[in-house]
Amino acid sequence: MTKNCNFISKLRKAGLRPTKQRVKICEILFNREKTFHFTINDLAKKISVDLNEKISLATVYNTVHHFEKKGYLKEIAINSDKSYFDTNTSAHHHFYDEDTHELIDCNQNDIDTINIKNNITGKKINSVEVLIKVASDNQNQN
Amino acid sequence: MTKNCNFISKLRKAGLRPTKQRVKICEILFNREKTFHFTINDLAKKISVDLNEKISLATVYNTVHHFEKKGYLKEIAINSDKSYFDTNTSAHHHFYDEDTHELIDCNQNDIDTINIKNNITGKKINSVEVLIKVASDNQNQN
DNA sequence: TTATACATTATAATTATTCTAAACTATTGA
DNA sequence: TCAATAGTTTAGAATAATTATAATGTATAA
Repeated sequence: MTKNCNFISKLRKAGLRPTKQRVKICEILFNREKTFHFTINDLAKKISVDLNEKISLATVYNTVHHFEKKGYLKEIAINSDKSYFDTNTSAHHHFYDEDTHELIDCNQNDIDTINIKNNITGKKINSVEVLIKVASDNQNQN
Repeated sequence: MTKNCNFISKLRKAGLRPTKQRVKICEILFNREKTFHFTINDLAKKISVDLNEKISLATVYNTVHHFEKKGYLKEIAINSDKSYFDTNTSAHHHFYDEDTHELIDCNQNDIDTINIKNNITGKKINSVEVLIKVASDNQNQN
């Protein structure tokens, strides 16, 4: 269990004041072994369940966006319904389960490294992301 | 220039009544050589510029979604701000220019075929899409 | 410890999208 | 051909996710 002081220095390093709310959100997001995939709503719900105190939705949005800017979270594009975020900020790919609306990290060995042979001239590549949409083998004839 | 009667039969084949509005939208979407990447707003704007008559925004939404369901359009996930659609419905990948917010199709030879070595058990793969985010080589230190 | 810059909050505003219900139109079959 | 009907369009209302606002609160630096 990571101690709060670690989150405090993590926040300080990013130039973010270690407020009570930010530390709490850090605990929820980063105090875990496995990657956490979430929408803002998931996180807000988790906060109100796990914590006793309430954190304003605006703060949750602000904090998540701050963390994303600082590279502590990655946004994953799936569809335009909502924003998904990922605590795993390393370059990796995703499965998206269309039945359960769940995001799952690809393992290194699930997929070969993507090799871009031609890029747009004058541009540099910022990210390469693969999204593999899966669904149950039956029930998928809508 | 494809004649309207082709769009009428295209719509009929999909079980969609060839209404004036749908045929007009077909003309805008499919009467072109190059792939068209658009948001609903882009399309609505293009309709009001290219056509004299106005088509209700609700109809544009309905029609685009109908076309997507019938496989005439593909939705491309980029971010959660808005929905992007593509008239190129074949399996292919995209560059996304973060400066201009423009989507560009990958050519077959820009990228190797993606090989998924392990899938989630009990699920079938519905799609595999690569999104390559690019930006101008300078001006990209925000 | 006090001024200040930054954060949090509730709530309002905004934006993209979907819903609604009334008016309209393509199609079917008498 | 013509009504019945099933599907379509429409403007505007409703919804949902997100962002802005402005007042209050708090961490930090001097």
